[in-house]
Amino acid sequence: MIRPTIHDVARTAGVSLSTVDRVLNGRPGVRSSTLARVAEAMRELGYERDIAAANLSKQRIYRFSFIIPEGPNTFMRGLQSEIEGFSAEAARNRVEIRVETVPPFDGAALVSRLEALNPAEVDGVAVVATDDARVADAFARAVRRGIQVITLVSDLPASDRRYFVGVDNVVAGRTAAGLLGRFCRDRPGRIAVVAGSMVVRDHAERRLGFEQVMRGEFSRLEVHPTIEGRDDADIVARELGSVLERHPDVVGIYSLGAGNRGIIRAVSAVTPDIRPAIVVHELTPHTREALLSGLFDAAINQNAAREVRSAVRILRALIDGAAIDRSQENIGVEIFLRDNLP
Amino acid sequence: MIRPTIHDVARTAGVSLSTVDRVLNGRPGVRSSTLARVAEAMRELGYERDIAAANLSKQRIYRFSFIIPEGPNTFMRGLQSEIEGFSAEAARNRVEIRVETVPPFDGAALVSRLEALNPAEVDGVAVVATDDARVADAFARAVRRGIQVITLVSDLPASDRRYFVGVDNVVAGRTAAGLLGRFCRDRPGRIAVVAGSMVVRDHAERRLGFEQVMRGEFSRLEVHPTIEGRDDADIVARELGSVLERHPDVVGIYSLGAGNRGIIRAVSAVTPDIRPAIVVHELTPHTREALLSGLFDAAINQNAAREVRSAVRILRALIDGAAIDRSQENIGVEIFLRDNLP
DNA sequence: TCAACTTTGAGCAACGTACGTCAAAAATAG
DNA sequence: CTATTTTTGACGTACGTTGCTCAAAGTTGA
Repeated sequence: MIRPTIHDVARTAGVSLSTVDRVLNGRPGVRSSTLARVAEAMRELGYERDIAAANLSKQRIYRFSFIIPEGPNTFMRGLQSEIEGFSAEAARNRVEIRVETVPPFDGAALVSRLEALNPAEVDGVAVVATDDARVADAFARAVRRGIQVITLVSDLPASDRRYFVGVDNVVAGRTAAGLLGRFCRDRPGRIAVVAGSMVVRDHAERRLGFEQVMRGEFSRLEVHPTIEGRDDADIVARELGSVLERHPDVVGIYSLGAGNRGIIRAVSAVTPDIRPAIVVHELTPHTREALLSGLFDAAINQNAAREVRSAVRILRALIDGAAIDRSQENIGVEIFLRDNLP
Repeated sequence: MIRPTIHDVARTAGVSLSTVDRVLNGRPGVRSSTLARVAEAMRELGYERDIAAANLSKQRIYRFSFIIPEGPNTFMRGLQSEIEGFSAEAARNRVEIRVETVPPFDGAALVSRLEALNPAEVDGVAVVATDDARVADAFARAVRRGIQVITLVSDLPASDRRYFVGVDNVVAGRTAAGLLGRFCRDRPGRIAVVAGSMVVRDHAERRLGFEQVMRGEFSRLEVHPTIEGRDDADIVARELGSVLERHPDVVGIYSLGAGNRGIIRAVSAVTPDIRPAIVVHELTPHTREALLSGLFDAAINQNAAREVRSAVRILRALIDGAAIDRSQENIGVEIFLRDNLP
């Protein structure tokens, strides 16, 4: 039951500690027959490196950097504060975390920030990716310099990033449709969709998933052409307001981007009894309040705190060459009603 | 930025390592003025014990036991396999996990199992509690013997248990009502509630929450008297079938216990078009399949894997006297549609 | 002031690993 | 069979902490 150590491995392999160490750390000067004997002993004993002891000995510090968009986006600011909050806890475990912000939707800015990463100062980086081929190139160069790169929240699948921590936005869109479709099952009518901008990959994916399910399962509901609110409350309020006015048969609203304050304003004008069902994204102070007041029906959320912890665990695992428990790291699409708010 | 060690503390306090160690581990033989100096130095430097190093040195192994009900309950068996799966990972971190099963709903059996816990063999225990004053007494005695006790899944608030890991079942019931109420908003009618047995605390709490919200928010829906299915698929199928036959106005079903296979059988008989909306508890292979086939609309779930990890983290923190990050440990009420199944 | 006592310091081994150096042993080439 | 190279072992130091011993200070009471 007690864990075997390198001493045990050395004894059963009939070699010295040094040799085991050479094998373990891939240092040269071991005959292949000896190597096989040591490997066999490890397998036999089920030896596993004690990472705590190894780190203590190596005085290893994991230095990670999070690169996220700057600007007023509530979700990103929440993410940032989660990262900053976690860094204190992380410091206790030899993990040093930096947060850097870059202009949003600006591939070039992200690229130059990535280029500036010095492998002597940073072991790994978690990036909220901008969908841009130059960014993928910069990932490749960072990886070549020996920096582990993972994407966070927003993925860039066609790149050398080693992992993606975040939700599947197609799934998120499908989930929103599953909810809204059921909320409006006996009230055929029109569904308004409010997005930020379709050039943002996340939003496009959410709409895709939403329309898949709406068309497939709830074809009695008609999806109105997407309103592009540019994540700006004023624009959202104006555009949505005008749609609501022109189409009294709007029975549901799906807000898949930011600018939820605009939704609140536009919908507050509607008589409560005939108010459409509303599903939005991200749990923020505003959406939380709207859920509590009954204005919104549900919020689709991704748990930023969990994403941050997961990103750090994964970066560590990548550096240690350890296995990743995908089921643990899976960030689910969360649904919140007023009743199960955390 | 780099963490201070006892060496640093000793130097700034102007004492030796031994003295710092004596202070740190509460050993006698330190003048109170010296103690104050050392404490001051620690505060000044922000010293925090390196738990990994301390454990390495102490050769400390955390020995935890999980006591859960035996029997066919799908959730409990899933919980057990999560615990067993996690114990391999835990072993790598000096945590040894045992699972013990006891007859369900049997306070006396649980008590005798608790009495058998030897503080020389077990540091902490996580118990799926049975609501029984004798169990609370047994908790108190275990605590007095120096064993940390927390409750898991099912709480016993009026006891000395140090923490509860699990969901708030009143919240779970409210959430189910929030969903079902919205699913049936435009289809006034009757809601059938299927429970296991009302003597189980969890079920009673869920029904309480469900009725709170139904009455408060969805008063146009009539909640039919609870069907007690004793978590038995046959009984559930028969009882629910008879209710559906006698009351064609059943527009929604809330299943708050086990026996979901009985629900499936009873509802499969109903014409798909007029099938009621169905919300159930716990994501199991059966409920998952029913969600995918469209028979069930939503499942309320508690994440067993997360509960197990949380329980272990909390037991460790209690033993180390470390702080508990309640926001991290909060196990939320999860909602799954077919669209966001993990 | 001296004995008795308390407090403090210095040192060591240990935990499991990492990573050096140096010398001895073994294998290989010529 | 030597000379050379490769492989191996022995050992030391380090990481931050624990927990022990022993001796040297310091403090107190009579």
